[in-house]
Amino acid sequence: MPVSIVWFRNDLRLADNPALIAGLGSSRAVLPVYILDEETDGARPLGGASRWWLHHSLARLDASLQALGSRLLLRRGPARKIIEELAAESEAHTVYWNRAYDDASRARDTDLKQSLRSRGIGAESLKGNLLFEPWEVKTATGTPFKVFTPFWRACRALPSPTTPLPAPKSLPAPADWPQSDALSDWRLLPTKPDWASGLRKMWTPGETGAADRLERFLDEALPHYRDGRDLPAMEVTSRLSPHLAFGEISPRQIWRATAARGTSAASDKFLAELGWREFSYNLLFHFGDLKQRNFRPEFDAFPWQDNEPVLTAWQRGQTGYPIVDAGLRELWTTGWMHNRVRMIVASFLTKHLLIDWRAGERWFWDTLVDADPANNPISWQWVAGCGADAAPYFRIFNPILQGEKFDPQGAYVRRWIPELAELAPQTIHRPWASSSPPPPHIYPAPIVDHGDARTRALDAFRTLKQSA
DNA sequence: TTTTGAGTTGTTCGA
DNA sequence: GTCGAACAACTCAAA
Repeated sequence: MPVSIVWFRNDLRLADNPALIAGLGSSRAVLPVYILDEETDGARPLGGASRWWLHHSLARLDASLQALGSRLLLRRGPARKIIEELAAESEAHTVYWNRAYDDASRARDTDLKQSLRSRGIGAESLKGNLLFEPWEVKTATGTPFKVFTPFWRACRALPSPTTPLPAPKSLPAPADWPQSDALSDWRLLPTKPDWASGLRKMWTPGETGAADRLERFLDEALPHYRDGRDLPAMEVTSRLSPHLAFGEISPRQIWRATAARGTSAASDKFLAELGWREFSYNLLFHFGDLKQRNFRPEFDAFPWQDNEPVLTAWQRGQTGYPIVDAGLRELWTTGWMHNRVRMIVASFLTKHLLIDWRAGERWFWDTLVDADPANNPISWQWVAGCGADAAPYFRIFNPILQGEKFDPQGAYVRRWIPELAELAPQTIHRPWASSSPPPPHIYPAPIVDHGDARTRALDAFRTLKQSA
C-alpha cells in the first residue's frame, strides 16, 4: 500500500496545509511526523517559552489527527537521518513538507531532497507559511527589496493569496506504525520550577485556539485596531503571533478572513503587519543569518558595552523606568509583550544601556512564545539601527514620554508593577518625581538618567559615523 | 546612467 | 502651550 510521509514543522495545523493535502492526494495512507531536531548543524534550539508552547501544540495536533483516525508520530534527532529511516521503514514513495526559509533549514532540506531522490523516493516542498515566496518579490532590476514600503506595494500588486485549503475529513493511517517517542519524554514543559502558570492563563495553543483568537479579533478588536494598537493597556492587537510562529494558522487564512470583512484603514494596517512578517522572511532568505550578523556592517565597530548586572536588571524589569519594567514583566509572566512596548524596551537596552542588541534578541528568543527566526532578529536590528530600513540613530525613545503618550492613565504600568499602583497618572511614569516616591527596596531608582544616557548614545553613534 | 523623492513607529529646542 | 525645524546624511527604488 503506497504511503506518503507528511513532515510537520512550523505548520502544526490541518487546515490550509498544502503538504498535508498533497500527501493525502498522492497515496492511500499518510504518515504524519514531527521531529524535534536540535542536532542538525546550525539549528537553533527552542527557547523555554517556545518549548512550553510546542508541547501543547503537538498534543493538540495529535488529538486532531486521532479524531481523523490517525496520529502524530514523534521522533527526536537529526531530521535528515530520521526521515530517511522512516521512509525506509514505511516504504514511503514521497515525503512532503512546507518550506522553511532560514539557512540551516534550507541546507538540511536541500540535502534531504537530493538524498531521498537518489534512492528513488519523492520529496516535495510546498508554500504553506508565507503569502509570497521570497523569490517572487523583486525590484524592477531583480534585486531583493531592502525598504518595507516598496516591498509591500510590490506584494500587493501580485495576485492576491488564494482560498485556503480545507482540513481533511479523514486521514487513512498506514497499516504499521513505526515506533514513536512519547511527548512527555521530551520534557518540553518546565517542572522545577513550574514558571508556566502565567502562560497557561493567557494562551490556548493549537489550531482551534488560533481560529478562535482570529474570530474574536476580527469581531471585537479590528474596528479599534488603527487607533488602539499602540496602547498596551487595550487589548486590540490580534495576539496571533505565537499561533503564527508555530503555524497553527496560516497567513493566508488570516489574510482571507480579514479581507472577507471588507476593506478599511484598520484592515489595511493589520494586513501590513503580515507584510512585515513577509518582509522579515524575505530578508532572512536573501541575506542569510541575521541573528548574529549586522545587516549594516559598519555596526561591527559599534562600542557596545558588556554589563552583566545592568543586563540582568533589564531582564528582570528593574530599570526604574515603569513602562520598560512593565513590558519586561509582562514578557516574563505571559511569554508575550505588546508591540509598542517591545520597541521601547529594545530601544532602552540598545541606546540607554548601550548593550548589544544580540543580548536582547537572545532574551526574547528564550522568553517569547512567539519567538520567530525572522521577526525576532530583524526587528531587534531595526530598533538598534543596524537593520534594513532602520530608524535614524537620533531616534531615541524617551521612556517617560512614551509611557505618558501610550499609557496615559498608567493602567498598563499598574497591571504589571503593582508596587506603583497608588501613583497618580501624572507621576506614574516618573515615580522619582512624585511627592512620595517609593523607597528603593520597593521600586528601584532609574538605572541611568535619561538625559545622560541620550547624550552618551548620540556620542557612541557619532564615533561610528567617524570610523566609517 | 542620472536624478529624484522617499523612507513604520521620535525627541528636543527655541521661537 | 504650540509649532516647526533640526537632528545626518544615506540608501533605496523607480522614473
